[in-house]
Amino acid sequence: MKTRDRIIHSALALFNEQGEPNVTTNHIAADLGISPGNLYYHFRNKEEIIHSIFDQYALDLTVGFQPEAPAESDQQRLLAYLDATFQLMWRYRFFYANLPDILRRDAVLQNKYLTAQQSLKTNLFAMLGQFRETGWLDMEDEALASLCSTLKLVASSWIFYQSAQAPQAKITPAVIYQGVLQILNMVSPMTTDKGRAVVGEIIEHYRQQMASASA
Amino acid sequence: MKTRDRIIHSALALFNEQGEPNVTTNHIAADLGISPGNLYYHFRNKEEIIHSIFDQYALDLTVGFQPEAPAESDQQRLLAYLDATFQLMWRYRFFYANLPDILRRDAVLQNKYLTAQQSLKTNLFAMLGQFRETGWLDMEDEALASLCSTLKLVASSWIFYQSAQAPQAKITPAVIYQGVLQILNMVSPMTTDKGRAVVGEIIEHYRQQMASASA
Amino acid sequence: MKTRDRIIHSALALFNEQGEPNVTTNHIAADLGISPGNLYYHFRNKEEIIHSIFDQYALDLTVGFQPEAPAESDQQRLLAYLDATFQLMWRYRFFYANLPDILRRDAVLQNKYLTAQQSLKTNLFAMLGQFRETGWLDMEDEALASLCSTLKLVASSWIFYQSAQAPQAKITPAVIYQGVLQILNMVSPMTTDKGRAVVGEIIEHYRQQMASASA
Amino acid sequence: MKTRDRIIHSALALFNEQGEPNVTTNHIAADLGISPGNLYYHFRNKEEIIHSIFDQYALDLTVGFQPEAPAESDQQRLLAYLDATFQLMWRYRFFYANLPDILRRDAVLQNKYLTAQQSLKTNLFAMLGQFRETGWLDMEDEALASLCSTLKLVASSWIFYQSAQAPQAKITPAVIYQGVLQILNMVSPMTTDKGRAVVGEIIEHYRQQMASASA
DNA sequence: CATGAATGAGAGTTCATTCAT
DNA sequence: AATGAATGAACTCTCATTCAT
Repeated sequence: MKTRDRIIHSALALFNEQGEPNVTTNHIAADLGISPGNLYYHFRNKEEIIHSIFDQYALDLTVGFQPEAPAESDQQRLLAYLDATFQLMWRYRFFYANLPDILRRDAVLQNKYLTAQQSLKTNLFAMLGQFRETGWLDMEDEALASLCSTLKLVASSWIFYQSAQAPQAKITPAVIYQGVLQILNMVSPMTTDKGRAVVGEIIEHYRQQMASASA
Repeated sequence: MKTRDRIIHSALALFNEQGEPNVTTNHIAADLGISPGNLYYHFRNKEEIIHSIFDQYALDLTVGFQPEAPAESDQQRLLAYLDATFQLMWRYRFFYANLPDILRRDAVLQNKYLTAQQSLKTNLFAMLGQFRETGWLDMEDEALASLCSTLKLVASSWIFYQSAQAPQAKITPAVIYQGVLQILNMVSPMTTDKGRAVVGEIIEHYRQQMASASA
Repeated sequence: MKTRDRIIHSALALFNEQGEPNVTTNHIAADLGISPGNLYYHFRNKEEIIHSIFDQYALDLTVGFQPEAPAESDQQRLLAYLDATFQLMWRYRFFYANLPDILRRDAVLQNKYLTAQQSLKTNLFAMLGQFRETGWLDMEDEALASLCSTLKLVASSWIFYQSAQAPQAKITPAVIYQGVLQILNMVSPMTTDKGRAVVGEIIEHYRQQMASASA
Repeated sequence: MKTRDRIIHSALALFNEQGEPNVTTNHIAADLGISPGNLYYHFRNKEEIIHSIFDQYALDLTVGFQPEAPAESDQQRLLAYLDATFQLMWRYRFFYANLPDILRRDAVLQNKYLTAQQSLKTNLFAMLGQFRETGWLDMEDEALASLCSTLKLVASSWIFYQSAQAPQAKITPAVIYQGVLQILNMVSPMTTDKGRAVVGEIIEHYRQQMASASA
């Protein structure tokens, strides 16, 4: 791995563990065993590291959410989607815990973020539309849009919300799974009978994941 | 107003405007035209100011949410509750935008926060139960509990979520009203016919509030 | 007791416990339950408190060391002298632990101190001279002067020296008695047979004092 | 000289001149013409500088007091020992003037200090034992131990004691030589005829040193 | 006599960033 | 590419002292 990538990697790990404001550029350099000067050879400043992390996040987002990705079944596709969503959040969790302050000081990042949010919204909407066509959901357009925005809100805020509930802001995989379940519980009341069966299975699947993660 | 209160007041305003990490004790003192020494005469340190702000918040929370508060009608009571919730958030919005980092470094505050969350959950649950009895909601116990926790999550995260969407993390009253509407949209699908009419009226009410706030 | 005296009293106690540089004027006021303004009504500044303490010390010095004080015997007189010396040190022990810095910043106090030292030397010399006449010591003038200055050095430095050896600079009465014994051990080799018996008895006396103080 | 060493050097000089509590880290940095940040690049905090100075002192102590150091004669060895002792004190005199307060706040340093004191005691005792064997001293074991502890006390306290006597706590080399003479005067009465001659010569030597230092 | 709020200089320390090598 | 010493502005906090009441 190139030094530049190692810096991104280490910074991400430290940000996730300790929160971005508590990690100095010297910490990152020390963690890698390189000099601060070297770090600044690869990045103009701390903000640029955050930008790079965000770019990676945005890339993961587009790569992981190809709606035309082939799948064995619609159920499989939903599972893959949920997994992707929350794994992304897990990997970049520091970001969600400090969003307002990070974006406030960086208008460019703010725009990047909004673009990412837009694409997230688009493919979430597409996914839900597909489920309606499959006959799992029975909702009118407006209600679907409303559900969509609520889901996005909950997903985007889950880490933040849970950080505040957990002592020392320690987020574990189990917390992530709990977020998926929360989402599914919100969708469940809108489902048709056929859909309810599918969602029920998926809920059961994540309950087990969560149990094994907690153990 | 006493200096101690002026400090709390000024700190809250600055925190809300610029984010807590970006406001130094010297900024607060300068804002009030007092010496840094004087600020430290009234507060041992910056953390104690945050504590005092939080205590005020917790007080507002208990004062503003008396379930036995007399009201003309259940509808009036719901309106009052929603107003109180989101006005509280508006007043202490900095807090929601920086929760994870603020709580991480202060275990005592973390506990205070969790206590406040608990009481919030309790009275939210009581409120929803009342509506079910009135015949506005038609839900089973489990579904009600799930709705309750979702609503709490959305309410608690609204400011955080919107801070990230808004340039410079500028939160306006219109954003707050939008949050109320979001909540109502989530409750609406669960209502009875009778309930739907009531919620519809309230939604209309907040649409107008929002329109006049934006103008 | 008048406020002024209470201040002196409290300041002395705190200085002894925590070291003069670690005791602020606010600590003293708080200890007495008076306002800092009141403290400054009675004393122009912190230095003046130290001066007053020193004046009290100087007074105790002259009062407690009257060579013409009547005594049952020479032995009694020696005992009284040793007791007085080390009790004085115990009472004003903070002073000995911080002398260089206290005197450096205050030329007036420096002069007062030198005067006190001079009188201490004078009456110590008188005491030793008396013992020589009594036939307890057998020394020539020069040796007597040398012994005298050594004794003064040891007595003056005892607290300082022991502070450095003891964890947290905690000085106890036992440490004081140990100092008396140190002094007596230095005098002992110079004594005549008659003198040795007397000194031996006194040593035994202080050994018991020390044992009971330690218990 | 490396910056780190220059900092130690400058700090030591300033501490000696003005007393450790009166010298700030900014003073040291300014004295060297470096930034405060640079100082903190080399030392985590002020205490660490003091530790480093002490470590150097402890090193000088072990290096300068090799008992097996070859010497032309016992007399030469004694001279070398006395010189080393008091030169060490001169070089680190700030330390002796502020011991109680410096050690009180730093338990680690306290332990280091006690260790150093122990080794000092050991080699002083060895030196005196040697002189007894050479036939310069005629003392029993207990008396020798007592003399030893008195000498250590006097040596350790000399700077402190003299700081209080001298205006502005200004210690000069002449004061140091006077300390050596004080020590010798204390040993002198215990010597045999042979020893007395030797000590007499050494006393004469230091009287001349002192005279030339004063001039 | 007494209060207690207020002052302000300055303490120790941090950290993103630079730059000569 | 990389080092690591160096910068300097800014931060939190302290404390002897003042002053209106």
